[in-house]
Amino acid sequence: MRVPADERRRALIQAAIEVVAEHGIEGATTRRIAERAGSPLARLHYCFSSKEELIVAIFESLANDQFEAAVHIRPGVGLGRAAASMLRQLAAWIDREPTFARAQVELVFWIARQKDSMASKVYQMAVDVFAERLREGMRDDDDPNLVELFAKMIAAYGDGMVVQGVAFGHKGIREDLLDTTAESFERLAEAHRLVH
Amino acid sequence: MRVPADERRRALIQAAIEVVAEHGIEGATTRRIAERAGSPLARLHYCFSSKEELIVAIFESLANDQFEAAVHIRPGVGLGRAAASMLRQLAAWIDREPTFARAQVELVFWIARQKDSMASKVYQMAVDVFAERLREGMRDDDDPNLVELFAKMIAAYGDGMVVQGVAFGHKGIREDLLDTTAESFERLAEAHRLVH
Amino acid sequence: MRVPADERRRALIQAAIEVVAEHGIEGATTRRIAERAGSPLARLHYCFSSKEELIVAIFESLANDQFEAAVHIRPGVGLGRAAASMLRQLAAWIDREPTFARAQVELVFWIARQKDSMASKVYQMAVDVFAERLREGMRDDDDPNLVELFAKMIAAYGDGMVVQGVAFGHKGIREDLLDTTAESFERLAEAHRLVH
Amino acid sequence: MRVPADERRRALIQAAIEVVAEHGIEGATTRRIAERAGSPLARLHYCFSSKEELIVAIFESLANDQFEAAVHIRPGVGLGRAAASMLRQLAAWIDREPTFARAQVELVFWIARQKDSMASKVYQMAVDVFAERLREGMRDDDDPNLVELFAKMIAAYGDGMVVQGVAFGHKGIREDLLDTTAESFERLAEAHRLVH
DNA sequence: CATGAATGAGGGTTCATTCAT
DNA sequence: AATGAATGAACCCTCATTCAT
Repeated sequence: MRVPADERRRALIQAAIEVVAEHGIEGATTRRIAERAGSPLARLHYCFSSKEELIVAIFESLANDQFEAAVHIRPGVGLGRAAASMLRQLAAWIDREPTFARAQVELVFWIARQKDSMASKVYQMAVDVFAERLREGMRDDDDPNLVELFAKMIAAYGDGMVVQGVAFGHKGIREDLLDTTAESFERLAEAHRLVH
Repeated sequence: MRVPADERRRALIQAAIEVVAEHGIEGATTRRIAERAGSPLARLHYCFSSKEELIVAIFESLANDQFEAAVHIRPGVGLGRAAASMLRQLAAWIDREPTFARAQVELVFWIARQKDSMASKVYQMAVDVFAERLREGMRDDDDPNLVELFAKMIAAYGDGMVVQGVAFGHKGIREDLLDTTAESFERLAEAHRLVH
Repeated sequence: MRVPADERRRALIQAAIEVVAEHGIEGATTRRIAERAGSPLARLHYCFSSKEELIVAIFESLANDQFEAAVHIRPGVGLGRAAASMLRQLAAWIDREPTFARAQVELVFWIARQKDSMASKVYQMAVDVFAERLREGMRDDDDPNLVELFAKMIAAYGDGMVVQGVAFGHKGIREDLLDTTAESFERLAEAHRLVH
Repeated sequence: MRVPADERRRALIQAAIEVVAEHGIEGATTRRIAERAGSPLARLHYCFSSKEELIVAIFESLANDQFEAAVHIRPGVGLGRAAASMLRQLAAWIDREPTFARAQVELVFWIARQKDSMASKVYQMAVDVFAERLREGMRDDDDPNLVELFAKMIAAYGDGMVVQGVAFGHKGIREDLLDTTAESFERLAEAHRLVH
């Protein structure tokens, strides 16, 4: 009978993610989370010793399940174009799942306050996913030193887009911004192209 | 006797920023803010009609006082170099005043949830400050259409840096990231240079 | 310069009456009263040592100015018809000035709690006005013992109408109720008619 | 364990009634009510979702428990005598439970300000109880159209008696008033008697 | 094991009142 | 004498959490 217990944890975690996304951390009350999960309030404290523990559990869940599926890169397309494409795909994902994207950014702030070390571990996970994908898109004459850099720039720009999206409602001039940055990625990769 | 009133507003705003940075939005209660400012709770509602108004005032303070003082552009230096320089100065400010910077980003989330329209107004304030400074740095053959774009990119990158800074504790590899982006700004402006 | 001070008291009293009528006693805050009177808040406590004193002053004002003008009786019309007519006029006044009528009833409760004796004095004033008018309408063969009774019945029915009006919004079946009661007044006077 | 919950609701309702009667609506704070009921403040909001709901519950309690128990009509006694008797019983109840009676009238004012529609629903509850009892007392030749009318008159007169009782301290001349009105009820029913 | 019932602590806000000028 | 500035106390309500079963 371990499985039901695990399922209940999972359901609560998923509910917590959704509630944080919709109402922010301050609006993520235990009642709302329990209600969303269709579980009695007391169960939340039966499965997790505190609200804090539940929110930390969100990150473990994110690491295992969520991030990998969103980005695909055509192998050998070149680092600049890979980065440009990835940025667009990230932007598309943010548009597709804005609540989820927002929740993630908010949780970075929250978790840094609770458990400083956890924040960097979690953030790095996302960067690693980006970097791995970028490597798949590299050509022979691309500079490998750019990969980590690009990954972090993409991550940072993603966060920036989320914040601006929150402010401006995800509509409007974002497209220009995207083109421009993508363009600069390609330019940059080109400039750093290795001579053989 | 107007001045003391203003000073008290300022003190409350400063306290609010600090409390948000330390405890997050969820922990930024009116009581804590008042206590930090060394003022009775009722004064907060005497100076600001609501907590929301206080939060909005934070943005005004940031835009009017902080950003304006933090960023200086040499006139006529050229749009690309102006943008590059501005990005660095913004990064320096984020390092110098991580408290302010973090608070600002968190508050964007909060304010968007309270009053959607307010968020864009408030975010635009910062963008406007950046744009104005950029215009001062323009040369004759710079493309004016790039100004708003650059301003928003700088803002977005700033937010991204803040989030990454929260995650990684403001130490480390950020310098490379900065160089790269600054470089891309210059490149971009060059490419869009007008023909006379 | 005594007059301005008196005028200010009067203005505050009038404002208080209006505010109580609109918002009830619980909604009659000092701020609202001062605002309605167009006076600074502090003046209220300069003219009246407390909110309680102001509300007590309302009754003195009512005694002097308000009640007498509302009811007129044709002399010699007979006690039953006079009472019937008076009831209708009272009802009309309640319709015309519902907020004022409500305020008066609410204040009876309030003042009874503050100063028990004052309540009966004030209520009796209204009864006396009714009784006096009724006497003007008497015929020779009317029973004088009925006068005080009718006056109190009218007062009580007036209060009852106010309460029911509050509940049902002053519309509807009240007319029937009125006819019926008026009819019963006439019947009663007839039955008690003196034999000469 | 349902019963204790119900008892606690009842205790809070009873406490609320007493506090309203003692301190008026303005003085009927949740704290005072909870304290009077000997319960922690939070329990009030656990049993009733809001203060408004508690106040509404007072009316239900009055209509269902108090009035029903207070008024008994001998079947077939005739509408006029039934109404007359009911008025006397209501008066007796007001004397017996002045606390309840005063609270009820004050609350009509309060509830009308919170939610206009609720006031009529709540007032009608009491009228319905009266009407039902009156119907039990009807004879074949009584006019059924009088029932609702009588019920409302009784309610209105009851309210009037309460207000006068508040003013005069429940002593004195009320008895005459009662006789007179009761008499008029009987007269009226007689006059409307149906012909078969 | 699981949960309905219960609550102390604290949330944002408004009040009548007083102070300093 | 007159009032803008200021505030302690209290408002209704909701929170995360812990009991009792």
